[in-house]
Amino acid sequence: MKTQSVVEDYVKVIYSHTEWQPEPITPSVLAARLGLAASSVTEMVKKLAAQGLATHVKYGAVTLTAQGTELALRMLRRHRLIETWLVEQYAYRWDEVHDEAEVLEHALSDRLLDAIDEQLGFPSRDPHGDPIPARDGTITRPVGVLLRDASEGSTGRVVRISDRDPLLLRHLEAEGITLDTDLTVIGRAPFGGGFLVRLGAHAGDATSAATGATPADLDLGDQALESIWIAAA
Amino acid sequence: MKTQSVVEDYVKVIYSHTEWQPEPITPSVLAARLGLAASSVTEMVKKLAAQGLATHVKYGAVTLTAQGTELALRMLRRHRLIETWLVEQYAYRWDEVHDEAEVLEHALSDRLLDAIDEQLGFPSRDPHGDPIPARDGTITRPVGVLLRDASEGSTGRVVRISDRDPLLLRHLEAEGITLDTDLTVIGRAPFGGGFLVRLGAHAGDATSAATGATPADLDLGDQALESIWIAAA
DNA sequence: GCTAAGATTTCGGTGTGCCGAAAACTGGTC
DNA sequence: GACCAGTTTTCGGCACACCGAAATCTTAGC
Ligand SMILES: [Mn+2]
Ligand SMILES: [Mn+2]
Ligand SMILES: [Mn+2]
Ligand SMILES: [Mn+2]
Repeated sequence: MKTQSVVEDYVKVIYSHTEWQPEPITPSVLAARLGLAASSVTEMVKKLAAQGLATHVKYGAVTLTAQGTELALRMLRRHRLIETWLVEQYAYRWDEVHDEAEVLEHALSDRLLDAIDEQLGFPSRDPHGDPIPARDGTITRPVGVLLRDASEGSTGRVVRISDRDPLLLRHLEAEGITLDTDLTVIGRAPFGGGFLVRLGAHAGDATSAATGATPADLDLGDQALESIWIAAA
Repeated sequence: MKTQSVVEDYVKVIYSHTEWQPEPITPSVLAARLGLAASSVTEMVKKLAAQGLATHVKYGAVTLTAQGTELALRMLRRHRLIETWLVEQYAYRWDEVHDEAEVLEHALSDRLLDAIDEQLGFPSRDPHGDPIPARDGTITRPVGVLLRDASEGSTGRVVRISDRDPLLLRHLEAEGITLDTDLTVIGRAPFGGGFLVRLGAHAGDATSAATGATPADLDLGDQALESIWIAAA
């Protein structure tokens, strides 16, 4: 029986939930991510379990089986390759690729996908820094910490930005933050002030927000802090 | 209400039936082309009519309204642009593109389609010689006659080959017949013999099958005669 | 332990597109 | 004008994926 695109989406969301954080997904979160009613999700999860793609603790979390993980990685590979391809070949901006990829990932044949992979030179990450699983299902997560958790004064390079919100992506690009941007964490301004970062690597001359902040420093909002991952430059 | 891909397929088949031949399609033929039961088609045609895409003479033919024709041309543009793109960009052979296009035509966004159109230099025909409707719905049918109806001794250039049967396409390519191939109609060999053509333009030295056939002449089967269109070279 | 808020599941129901069988219709033949 | 073969339509039913409302379960707070 052919895997329908609905199943592909469920499995992809279930997998993605644990990609940057360890807690398995619950039915209500799954429903929210898919834009469906909780009752619909319960039913579908039952079918996933019946197909051997997921296991489900009743009244609890949903996890993927090895088979489900395999399918999820295939879909992630498709999604991310397509996003990369749209940017490289068709001048899409990084905030414009997600929706198109969301549709195309279910439609391209393996053959076409392989041809695209080759055309792109077998890329290892997508426009948002997410790793592209290899054809054999291998995936290498970039090391990095969430900007929110970065220590004050540290310097790092942006290795991943969540592509969930296109508006945030456009904003960050306008501010000069994209993949591989070096930045220095100034820290949180006192008395409930914003979280400041400085573009470029300034290891050594970085100072705390209390003393060394300059007007040129960027004040990032909470959403950005939860969306940007950095690694030692 | 978004047009579903099922509707798009119905409308495309209805239109295509009158593209090279004037009789409107009947429910049974429509069912055969779509691989569905006649009863399913009756129901769906009713819905097409309700949506203003088709008109249906009860117990009779199905025809498209202006609106239905517009949708059909949009879909044909998609299908044929995609076929062309697969051949030009991804080294598909002309007998391999149809199935992939059949899926992708429902999935690509208008934006991506336009980008592809531009990348290809706004092609006017697909790998099988079918005209690609312009964005405004304009379509220019190539002039040409079915090879079956070509007069003996005439010379012509292949302007269109039906892409319905991949095996025929491969066969013809192996025999040296593709788009723009010049050929001379020798004619039907006597006593129920095959239909002979000679590669290249040999206006003047063409002779009837009875007298001038040579071993090198190609003997085309009935299916080919019904699938190849030629025009004066 | 009890309770209640919140999450999850169950249940009845919907829309879409499909099917086979049976009924209704058509067009040609005599 | 009656008949018949083939076509088309009607009809009851199914699979899929979804929904809201009601019932059930979990768990955190007391
Ligand atoms: Mn994405
Ligand atoms: Mn991405
Ligand atoms: Mn085709
Ligand atoms: Mn074609």
